[in-house]
Amino acid sequence: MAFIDSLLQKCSSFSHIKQLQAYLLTTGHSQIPAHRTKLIEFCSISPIGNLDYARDIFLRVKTPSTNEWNAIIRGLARSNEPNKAIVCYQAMSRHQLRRDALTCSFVLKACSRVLALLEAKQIHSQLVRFGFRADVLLQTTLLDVYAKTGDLDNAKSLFDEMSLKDIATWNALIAGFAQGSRPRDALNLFEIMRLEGLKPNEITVLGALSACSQLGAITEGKRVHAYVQEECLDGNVQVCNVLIDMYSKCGNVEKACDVFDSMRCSKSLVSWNTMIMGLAMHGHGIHAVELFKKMGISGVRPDGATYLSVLCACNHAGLVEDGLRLFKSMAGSGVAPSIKHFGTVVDLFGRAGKLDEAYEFISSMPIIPDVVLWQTLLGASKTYGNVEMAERASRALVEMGSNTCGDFVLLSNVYAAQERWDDVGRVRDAMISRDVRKVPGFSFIEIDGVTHKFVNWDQSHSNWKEIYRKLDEIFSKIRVYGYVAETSYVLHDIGEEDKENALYYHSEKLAIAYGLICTIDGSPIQVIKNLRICGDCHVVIKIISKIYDREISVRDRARFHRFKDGFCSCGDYW
DNA sequence: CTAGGGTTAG
Repeated sequence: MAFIDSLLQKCSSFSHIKQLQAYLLTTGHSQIPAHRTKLIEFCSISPIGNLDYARDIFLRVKTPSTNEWNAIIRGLARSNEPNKAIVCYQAMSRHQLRRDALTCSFVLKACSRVLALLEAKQIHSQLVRFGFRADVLLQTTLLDVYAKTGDLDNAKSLFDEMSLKDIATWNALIAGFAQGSRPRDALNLFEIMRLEGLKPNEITVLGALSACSQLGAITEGKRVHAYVQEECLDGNVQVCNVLIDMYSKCGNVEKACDVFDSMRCSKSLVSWNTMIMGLAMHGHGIHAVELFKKMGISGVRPDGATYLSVLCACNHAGLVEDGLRLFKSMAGSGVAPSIKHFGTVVDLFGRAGKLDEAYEFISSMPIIPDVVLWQTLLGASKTYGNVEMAERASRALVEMGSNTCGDFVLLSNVYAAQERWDDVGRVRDAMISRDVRKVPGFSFIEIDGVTHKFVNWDQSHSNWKEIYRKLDEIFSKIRVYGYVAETSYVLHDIGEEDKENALYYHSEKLAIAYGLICTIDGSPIQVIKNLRICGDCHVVIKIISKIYDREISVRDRARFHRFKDGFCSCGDYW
């Protein structure tokens, strides 16, 4: 090993580096370019180094070498101002200095961190000119930039063009698909990878399992889990954590607990947080609070996400006292509450019908309330039919310039429930004049490995007529059980019969009807919805679970609802 | 003079 390397290795603090520099200066060694480069690199990259100091040395060099530029760009790329790496790279280009594969690699890393797609494309064209196309590592970096900046099509075509790929290349694209809302593509690629005889590693399965979580694809999730066990990848904490998340989000929180309890590696903070969040999603509040206590006993310090998870669990289970107690305990454990934590408290009060307390709490907060907070209060006002509070929350939302469809719908529903049609009309006019954004609601169900997606009033499915007939059958049966459509959930001022029709064909009902048609009597049905479940659907699904004797689980935006024998696991409290 | 760079959960 070179002389300078052995000395740098012995440095364990920044002052050691300075001592070394002084030594080099007094002995004349600092004039050796290789030494200078090493020193800059070490200062720029090492955790005990100092990027500003590296830059000071660098700026004093008259004609820095490519390696020295690289060291600075690399340091900047991983600093909290990665855009400076791009600026530095541009300066280097102006100096007409030779850039090598590493220069490109580091600056591309910076591009991915600041989502600079345009700059990445420029560098892409440059590295084609430089002749770095055969470099697998560099191509993979480039692929990753495209994926992270959301240009998945470019990432995919780069992947297809690469004659040489290694496991990291596959991983980059699988992870890219998984994180870029294309989980189905991620899973397909994972399958192709196995068909081609490649061996997915722990990083690959992280992407694949995350894709399963998003899709609620339990069958495929179990298959990947089996692979993880075959290859002994479950000694990795991250893999275990993503397995816990996958089972939770696929509706099997018991299996998530099994994975959590039987981990042979030591649990990380994320393990605890994921498990608590999983319990929260399933409404297992007491269990979540117990786990939170256990976590403290085991010596893992909670962070902001831990509190968010356990507060969320209290919310979903209606544990108002526990939630408030936990929120108050945050200060003592040194975790500063963020706006999201304040939000859960508003939710806690709101769900319990304590609207005045919720309002008081918002008014006394040390930070400015955000849109989500007022939406929470508005939602609670809707649930409890409190017109005055709903108006207060809506006013705040309008002042903040909210143009989210849901806000208007909620207020409109509050009026509709009181049959105040003039006010409903006023809200509708406001919606039209403000060009509000509508987030389309959709639900999906997986049948024999094929995902079927439905929107409200969907007639695009090849079997739509059969599905609608099934729904008509359902409605005629459930009427016998005293079902009356909860028409207050409908926005428009229309006749009662039309109102019922508007509810009949909600996406979650269509998906469940399709599930009833396509699956064997008595087998469970699982549906995933992108928004919160509608109140009328909630009532209807409860009755379906009883008269068709099916266990139905619906994962909505926030949590699971498990319907069985006419009851829902959320206890109608959500 | 050499090597160094890529994929990673809540």
